[in-house]
Amino acid sequence: MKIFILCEKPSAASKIASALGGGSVRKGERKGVPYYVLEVDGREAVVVPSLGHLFTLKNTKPLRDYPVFDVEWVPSYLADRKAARTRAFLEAIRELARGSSEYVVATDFDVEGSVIGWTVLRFLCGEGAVEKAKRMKFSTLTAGELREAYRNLLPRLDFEQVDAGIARHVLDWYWGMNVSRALSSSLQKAAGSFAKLSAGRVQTPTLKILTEREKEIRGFVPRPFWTLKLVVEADGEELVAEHEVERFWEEGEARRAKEACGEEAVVRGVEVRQHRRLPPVPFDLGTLQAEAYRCFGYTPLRTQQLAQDLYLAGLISYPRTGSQKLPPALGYRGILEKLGGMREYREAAGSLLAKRELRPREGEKTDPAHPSIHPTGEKPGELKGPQRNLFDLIVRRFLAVFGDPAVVEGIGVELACGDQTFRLSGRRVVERGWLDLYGRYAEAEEVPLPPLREGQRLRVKEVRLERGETQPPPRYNPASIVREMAERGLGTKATRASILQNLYERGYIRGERITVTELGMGVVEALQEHCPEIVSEELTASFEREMDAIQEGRVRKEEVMEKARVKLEEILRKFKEREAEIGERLAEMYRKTRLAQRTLGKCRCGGELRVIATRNGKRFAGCSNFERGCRVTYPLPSSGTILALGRTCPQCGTPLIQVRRPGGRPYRMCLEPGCPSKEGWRKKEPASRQENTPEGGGQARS
DNA sequence: GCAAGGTC
Repeated sequence: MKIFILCEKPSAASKIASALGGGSVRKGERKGVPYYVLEVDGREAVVVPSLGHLFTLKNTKPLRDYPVFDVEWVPSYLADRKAARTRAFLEAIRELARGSSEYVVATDFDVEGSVIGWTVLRFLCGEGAVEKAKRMKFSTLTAGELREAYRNLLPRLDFEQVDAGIARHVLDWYWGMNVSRALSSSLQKAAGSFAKLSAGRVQTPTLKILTEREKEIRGFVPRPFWTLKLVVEADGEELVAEHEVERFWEEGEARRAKEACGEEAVVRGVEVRQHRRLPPVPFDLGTLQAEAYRCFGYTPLRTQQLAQDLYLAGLISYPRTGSQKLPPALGYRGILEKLGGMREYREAAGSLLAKRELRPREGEKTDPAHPSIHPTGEKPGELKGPQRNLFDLIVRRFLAVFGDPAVVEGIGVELACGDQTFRLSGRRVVERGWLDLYGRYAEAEEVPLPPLREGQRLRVKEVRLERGETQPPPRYNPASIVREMAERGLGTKATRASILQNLYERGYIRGERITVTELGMGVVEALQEHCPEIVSEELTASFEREMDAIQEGRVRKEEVMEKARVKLEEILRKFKEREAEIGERLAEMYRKTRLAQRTLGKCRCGGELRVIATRNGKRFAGCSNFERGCRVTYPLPSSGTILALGRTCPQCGTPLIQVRRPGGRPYRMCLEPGCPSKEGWRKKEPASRQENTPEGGGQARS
């Protein structure tokens, strides 16, 4: 009678099998699902992976009207076409579990892992499996800990975590599905047009953050200020010093300060200060996403996908980690020696291997399941450009964390000119340390300054009075909003990038420097008034409190679910009463957004060029002044989504657009078919490939 | 179809 051991995912199954089975492990495969047969303490066991969640919540009856609270677990592949892969896992598990006498749940020991284990046992392993099952508790997938965890199996499932997890799923479904339906149906009734509108515990507060920034920018009134710069000459070199008052808010004050300056400046003091810059911390997914955006402009979602490719190719460790730790058990030397076998890393790896001790800088964050992202040392074969870039960044980062601190010298010089004080500052790197290991990704911020000594007299060439204006706060970009979400505890490392993507696809936001559309503003406005709970970050926090209470046995999950239901019934009843009014407002915003999406840029007559759909399903760009006689048109590609870039072609002056076809890489082009920029297009790929625009960013569909 | 959460 065999023991059935369920794991969270294939990579975990492989590690758990070899830790428990030693030399007895035989690998099998069923419909592409790997599994392992082995002997543990003289008994036969089969180790089988899940693929994350195999089940999802679905309404039991057709959803004709909201609110809906009757949900059940169904296989994911039945509810979502994109989850088709999970079918093979589900079937493999069902077959391999048959005839087992004991069950062990060895998924991650967290809330979601516990739900994965429970659903699989409950729906695939037959009567009694849930009650019989034991739980393996481990926090790292190392052989020693896994064996120890197996020797000390918990005698039952961790039902407290299971219940907390089920409640989380149900609550998210209740809130998200019902409010989304309320929004969509109000729009549909008012405008007759159907659009997928959505709201959720994570996406709506995220959208709210973006709308707040949008309002700040739209309402920003620039305030003028004046700056004073002193241009002096030292050893034939021109130096620009800044007045100690960074900004004068009154022009007159700045002018008086300027007039008080003499023709000579005197060095009043020189201060040299050295400080150490520690190496960077290892990459967790969020840090990698931020850095890849800084270095290459890749969006968080893109980085996540590229990292996943590198992981599947065996080149890097598991990327969806929250850890900034590098445990010694990884074998630093082994990895460095392998990296040293690659030409581009030979020198850097060699310099580290020459050190007596290898101690990585580490960050605060930990992850129960995985260490930080690091190269395995495997040599890549042919990598495409973006994969190559990301791989190089990950290797360079790994090397850099073992480096010595860099020493940077800051030089501050105070100049007196008349009775006014100016400052010069310089910076130079004294010891490069880890900066060299990090290579082209290190920001070497040198500001050279010639040697100056106290009392030295400098000729003043010019006192420059400049007018400036205060700037609105910057727009978020995909990397910075994902970082903001993480800081506020919204979403998880695995979901943030795709939730942001969702906001683009709904037409709520657009662009790489994120702007919120009228539709996005309208949705937040409507919800703020009629369902403020879902706009607030507090909803996530309250879910967490409820889950804690369930885990500690202070409350039953049924009570939590019932409370949410009562609350939502009241909210949705009121929403429905004012449905017509809400729908009117949303419809207006929706129309504006659609029109903006179709608008590609200016026509040479001064009108607007727009995507026009023809009756036979084709499309072209035409001018809004058609009625007034403008007959300008341009052809458009017949498939794919089209996005205005808000710029014109430097060669022909027509608007630039981005075209994205399913499965293809997005590319840019101008509207003029005869433009010289398109020379050779028939033979080659388009000249400038788009690499870094948020996928799906606010697009017009024909 | 609408969420958020796992996974490849």
